[in-house]
Amino acid sequence: MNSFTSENYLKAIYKLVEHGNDAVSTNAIAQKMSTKAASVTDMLKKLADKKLINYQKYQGVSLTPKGEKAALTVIRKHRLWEMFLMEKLDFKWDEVHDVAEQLEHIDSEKLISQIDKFLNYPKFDPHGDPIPDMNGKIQQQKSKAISKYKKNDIVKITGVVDHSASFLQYLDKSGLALGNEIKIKDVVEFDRSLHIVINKRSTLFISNDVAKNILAITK
Amino acid sequence: MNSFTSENYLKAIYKLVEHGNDAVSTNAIAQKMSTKAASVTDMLKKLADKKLINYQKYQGVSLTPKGEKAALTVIRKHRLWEMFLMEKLDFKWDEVHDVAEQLEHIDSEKLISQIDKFLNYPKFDPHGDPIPDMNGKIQQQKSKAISKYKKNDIVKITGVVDHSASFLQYLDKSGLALGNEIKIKDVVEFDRSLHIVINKRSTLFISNDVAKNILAITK
DNA sequence: TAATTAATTTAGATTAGTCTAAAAATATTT
DNA sequence: AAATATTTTTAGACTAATCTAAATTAATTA
Repeated sequence: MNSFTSENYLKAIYKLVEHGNDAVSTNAIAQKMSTKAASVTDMLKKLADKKLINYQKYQGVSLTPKGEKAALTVIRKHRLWEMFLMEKLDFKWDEVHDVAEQLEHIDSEKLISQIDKFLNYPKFDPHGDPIPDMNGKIQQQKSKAISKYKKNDIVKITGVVDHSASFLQYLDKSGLALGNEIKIKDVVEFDRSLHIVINKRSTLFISNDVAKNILAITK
Repeated sequence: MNSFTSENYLKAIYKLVEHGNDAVSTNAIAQKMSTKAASVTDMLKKLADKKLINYQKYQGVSLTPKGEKAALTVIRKHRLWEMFLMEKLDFKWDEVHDVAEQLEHIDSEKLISQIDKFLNYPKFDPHGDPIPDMNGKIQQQKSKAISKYKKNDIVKITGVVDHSASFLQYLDKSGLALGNEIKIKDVVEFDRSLHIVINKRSTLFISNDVAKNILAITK
């Protein structure tokens, strides 16, 4: 079994690789983990010893198949727990992350498969992120940031990029939620801000910064 | 916040105090924790520094009010999680303990109060043990081991003393469960073994060893 | 390409929790 | 009450994870 700490490193590396980067730098990991580069180097050696990552001094790291499987298992657990907290225990979407960070390390195959069943095998979590299945398979959405759509496009919100509580609270307050239908009523040339219509009812102005953090697909 | 390890020590001390002993010995704790006396001494010093236990060298330990509160919080979480696993996720009563040992350390007040609500505020867990409320208050049952009842007594099973998987599996296989009505049909003088009737239907012979581990109240 | 800057690794310490072996205190026996 | 046995504590060491400061390697710039 991997320690909580190892699991967190693997998850961080997975997410850094996922978002572009081919080989991940020590500094990038240190930043994501809120720790120091020296600590990361120490841990990388241990993970390499366990064949969880490919690591050569100064050359950055990537996950081995074994490491990726481990990372995906943690991510699966995290996202299922988030779903459980929202669906069954009335947590709000900005409240689930911290608790799921703890629950994701609970070691019980039966527990997670039963939670999965209890939730009726969801494919996406409350933030629109895909939930890997038992084998680590992910069902990808072909959504993109609403900042990339153009005037008069009608789209459905499928997820967010920024998962911070403050961003999620802002969306709540603005009446934006997963599954909402959005029409791009106008795009301001100058700053790329948007005027949108939510569910054919209310209208809202959002900055380009916000638009870049909301994911959607064409209906 | 107390560490997982500290929480486990506090829980162990609570249980040893609960079952008789006034001041708990280092060795007793070591045995319960499956560790060495030297390790226990080290930890006792730390717990005493944090005012969680009363500790004087060579004199044994007891919990301070603060330590007892902490222990009861862990026990509350453990028992609520056991209940959740059985009621909602179809775990059997011999499967819940190990997972609950992990879940009891998750740190989130909202999580545990929501689980409590979700289960409709149960007062006893799947083994018949009382679940402390938010303030650490426990609703005691006045039950005793069925080995202490006499011929023709009719009682209801309310709990077990031994919580091991093997004992619980034996009870399952014998058709004994919490809430069952039991009639003491006969007591064998020689070895104090019992002949009982379960729910007015089947009969069963049980040894005194087993009888001492089944708790019940008169109907 | 040499010099400078930035990133990474090493060296050496620290903390929490654990251990073994030895010393000290307490309990039990005779 | 002295001798013996048991329990508990101390001393010193180990591991995992972390840190700071110094050294090394790689990348950038002049």
